[in-house]
Order: sequence, then structure tokens, then C-alpha cells
Amino acid sequence: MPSHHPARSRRATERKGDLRERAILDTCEALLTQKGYDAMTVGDIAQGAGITRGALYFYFGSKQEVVTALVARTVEHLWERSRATAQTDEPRQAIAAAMQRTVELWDEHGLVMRTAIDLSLTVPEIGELWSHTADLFITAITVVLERAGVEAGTEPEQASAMARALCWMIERTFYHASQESHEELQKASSTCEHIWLISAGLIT
Amino acid sequence: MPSHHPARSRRATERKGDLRERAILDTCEALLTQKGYDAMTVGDIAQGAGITRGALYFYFGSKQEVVTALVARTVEHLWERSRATAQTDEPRQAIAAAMQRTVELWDEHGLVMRTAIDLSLTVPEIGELWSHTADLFITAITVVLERAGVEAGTEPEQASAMARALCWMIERTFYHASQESHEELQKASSTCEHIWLISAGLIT
DNA sequence: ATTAAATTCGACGCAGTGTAGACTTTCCGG
DNA sequence: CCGGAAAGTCTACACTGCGTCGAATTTAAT
Repeated sequence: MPSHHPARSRRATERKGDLRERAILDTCEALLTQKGYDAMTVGDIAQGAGITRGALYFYFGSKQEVVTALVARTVEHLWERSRATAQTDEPRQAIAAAMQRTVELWDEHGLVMRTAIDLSLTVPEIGELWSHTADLFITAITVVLERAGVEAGTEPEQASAMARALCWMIERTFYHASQESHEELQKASSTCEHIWLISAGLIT
Repeated sequence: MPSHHPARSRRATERKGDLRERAILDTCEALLTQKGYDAMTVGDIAQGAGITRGALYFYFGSKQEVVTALVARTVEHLWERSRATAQTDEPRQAIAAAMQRTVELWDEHGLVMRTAIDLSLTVPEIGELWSHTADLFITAITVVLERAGVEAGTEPEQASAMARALCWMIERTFYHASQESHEELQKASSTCEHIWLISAGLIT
């Protein structure tokens, strides 16, 4: 590993490189849609961004690093959006709002989110990023469950463990639905919301 | 594609090739544990099975084909086991039995099942196999839900859609837990069983 | 205008895949 | 028990894609 990788912390002023870097990530995202991770070559990305392979390696150390950066960019977005969502104390409203937001997130970033999930195993960096994101959701779900009267704690039938299972249910259900259509996503959302409400004891 | 691939339908009598074929799949499974799919090379598999790369390509057309065959073998096992499990009409018992069986399956075949899930996207053959397997589970869950009194139908809040979501919850929860330990798997099972029971309206 | 940093390029080496064709072993009917 | 076909095996090769190197060129600041 040479002294390359000045990919981080460039000037505050907008240099040509910042533009290129964004072009690379955008191209990567587009190619991911068209061909998928495996079929997408570093040459493809470089070409799409209007530079050569050699130049791309000035910005990123590897194909994995490119995708990791793309995931990081997207995940950043998720966190922002999540923070921005109005919080409410009323569990039913909180659940509805959370599901609504989740639909929007998957609508906009479904592809990158699916990619992140797929690569979590093989690219530790991405696994880290995604599991951290999941933790945020799990924590949020836990709070809602407890507020709705589910016993707090980490035992299998208490709020924390249930929140984890519900999170995975939502992740996987949306993962599949987002491959289909927006309509499927909406239906999936209804179903998940329903199970969440039941699990919280808010409907019988 | 040449006239290779006599991998299927060999003699009824046990030929040397059948033995080799099994050795290849066994080695593949072992290597999958040690290094994971990407790091595992065709050379590694061949070496482990005591043959050269060239010889391996006599049995399987590609690395993906090897793994697909391994998944197929494992999935076959799952189906057998599922058929063999005693059926009961009492929902509570049915759920408990199903979860118990699921724990056993993930204990024994967790690695291959995780691999199948990971490769579902990139290897259509495997995706097919796994989605068929999931359908079996979804159908089974649907039956239990309906028997427990959940309204039948495919709308978002009816049995079929709920069964799908519950199936994904179980898949993903076990996927993660099986990477940890048998204990985690047991806890995960309790949690999933609990949510399933609540969703079926069998406990409040 | 000069100098250092930023950026780009083309060429190279390496690893891994899949293919080709020759060679050996095993199977079986006469 | 022998001869040819089928089954199995090997070495060598072509191709693709990744990551690296060093030289050339552009850009920015002094």
C-alpha cells in the first residue's frame, strides 16, 4: 500500500477532484443499477466518469472502496433524514411515521441499500456501516415498544429482542418489495406496520 | 459451451466420479466456512478434493455451478426434513414444532443457507432454489395463521402477506444469530416464536 | 515564472477463470 | 482376456479484470 489515498480531507474549496469524486460515485450508482456489483468493472466506472482506470485509483484504492464510499454517502443521507423526522410520543403515530419514512427511504435509495446488505458480509467496512444503521432503527423501535407497554429488557420476549426481530423483518421485507415496485413497497409497509402494532399490543 | 457436463444422470452403480463429485461438494462446504465465497478459488476446491482444476471442470462448468449444486444438495435436505416433521392441527404446537425444526436446520446447515441467501441475487439458479424454499415456509406459516383465526387472503393485513413478512423475519433473524452461536439461535427462536404467536392472536 | 502539489495516463505484473487437446484409466461386450 | 468406447485426468494456454508504478501534464500558490 503506497502513499496514495488522499481521497479523504481535500481542500475546503471545491477542487476539480471533488467533482470527479462525485462523478465516480454517481457513475458507480448508475452502473450498480444496470449491471450489478460483480459485472461492474473498475474500467466501466472510470469510463463512465470520463477518466481512465489509472486516474480512478488516485481517488479510491479499490473497487470495494468506491462502493463503500457510495454506501457511506447514502447512509449519511438516511441518518440525516431520520434525525429530521418529527418525533412523537404517541406510539401509533410514531409507528405510522416511521413506516412512512422507511417507504420513502427505500423508494429513493433502495438500490444502494440492497447493495449494502449484499456486501455486508464480504466488505467489513460496509457491514460496519449497515449494522450501525440497523442499530439506530432497533433502538428507535425499542423505545416505541416500551412506550406502548412492552416489558423492557433484553430477554427473548422483551422489547429489545423483539425490536431486533421486527427490524430484520422490515429490512428483509422491504429488500424484496423494493425490487418489485412502489406498490409492493406500500403493501409491504402496511403488513409490517400491522405486525408491529400487534407486537406492541396496540391492536388485537 | 462444449459437450462437457455429464455431471447429471450417471450410472446407477457407484462410479468413481460420484465419489469425486461428493468430495468436491464437501470440500466446497468446508472452504466456504474457512474463507468465504469470494476468497475460495476453484484451485482450492480442486486441491481439497484431490484433483486438479482441469479435472474439476469435468464435473462442474464453473465455480458458481459447484456452489449451486451444494445449495441444491442442502435444500433437498431441508425439504426432506420438513416433510418428515409430524404435522399437527393445534396452532400452538405447530408453531413450537416449526421453530424447533428451524433451529435444527440452521444449526446443521447455517453456513450453506447463509451462502444461498447471499448469492441469491448474483446466481439466478440459487435465487430460484431459495425462493422456492421460502415459498414452502410461507405456505406453511399461512396455514397456521389461518387455522388460528387470522383472516385468509392476500391483502396486506391478511394471512398470506403476514406469513411472508414473518418468514422474512425468521430468515433474517436466524441468518444473523447463526453467525454467532447456538445460544443466540435459541434466543432468536424464542423471540420469533413469540412474535408469531402474537401475530396469530394466540397470546396477547 | 517557478516550484510543488494535484491529477492523469499508459503500461505492467499478477491472480483467477474457463477452454483445448492429449493422455490414462475403467468399463464391458465379444 | 482383449480391444474400443466412455469416463476421468492432466498440462498448457488465452482472456479478463484488478491493482501498481513511474513518467508526464495540469493547476495553484508564491
